Amino acid sequence: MTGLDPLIHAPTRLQLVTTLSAVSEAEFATLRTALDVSDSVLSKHVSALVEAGYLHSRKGVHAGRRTTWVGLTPVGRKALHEHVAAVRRLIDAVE
Amino acid sequence: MTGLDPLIHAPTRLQLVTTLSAVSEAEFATLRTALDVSDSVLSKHVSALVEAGYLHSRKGVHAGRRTTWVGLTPVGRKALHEHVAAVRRLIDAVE
DNA sequence: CCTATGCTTTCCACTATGGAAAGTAACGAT
DNA sequence: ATCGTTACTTTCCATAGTGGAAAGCATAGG
Repeated sequence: MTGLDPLIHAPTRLQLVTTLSAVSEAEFATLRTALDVSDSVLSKHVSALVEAGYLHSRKGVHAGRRTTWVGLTPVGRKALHEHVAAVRRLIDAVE
Repeated sequence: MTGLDPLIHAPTRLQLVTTLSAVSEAEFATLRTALDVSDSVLSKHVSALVEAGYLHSRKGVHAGRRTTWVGLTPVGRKALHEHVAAVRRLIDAVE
């Protein structure tokens, strides 16, 4: 009814997807540091959003280290935009 | 770290306080309808926010009916503004 | 192969959120 | 005065979400 997306609304999720919205991809470790969460927590959020079709993840090697890159899918971007629009509808009324 | 206020961030809470931000007070029954929640749920959210000092509630009679009016306190308004600022910091980065 | 690393999964605990239903209190009627 | 109704409030319960620790797994590099 509010148009808020429950997959995105929780604080850590919102931070995750808004962080990703600025870039095409980010490294798992970078995100973990940026969000200040444990490996397991980030992994679970990423999995959930990958399963929802909002994120894609890609594994590869970078500078001799195994790395996972994560990024928004077009579906994820659309969902984020819609969520942001819904949030604005609520908070723009403030003041 | 994000500055989001956990007392305000949940969807129903956000709807409640943003609704109240536009007015000085609103009736309990009006809010219940606007938020589309049960009596018990609204009552519990209001209690929690009153206890936090974010809302005040006042009981009286209006048109022959007992009515509870609810409104933001100055503390609640401040918290809302800070929360909204934090939300904007996150979502304004989108696009 | 073996080890170390970079996630992933399992386990657990705790909190939040919601509705139904029982409880309470006070207005208005009689 | 008391009684019924109404307007919340509280209790009870079920479910889901969120988080970390620790064990698990897979692979690049040695």
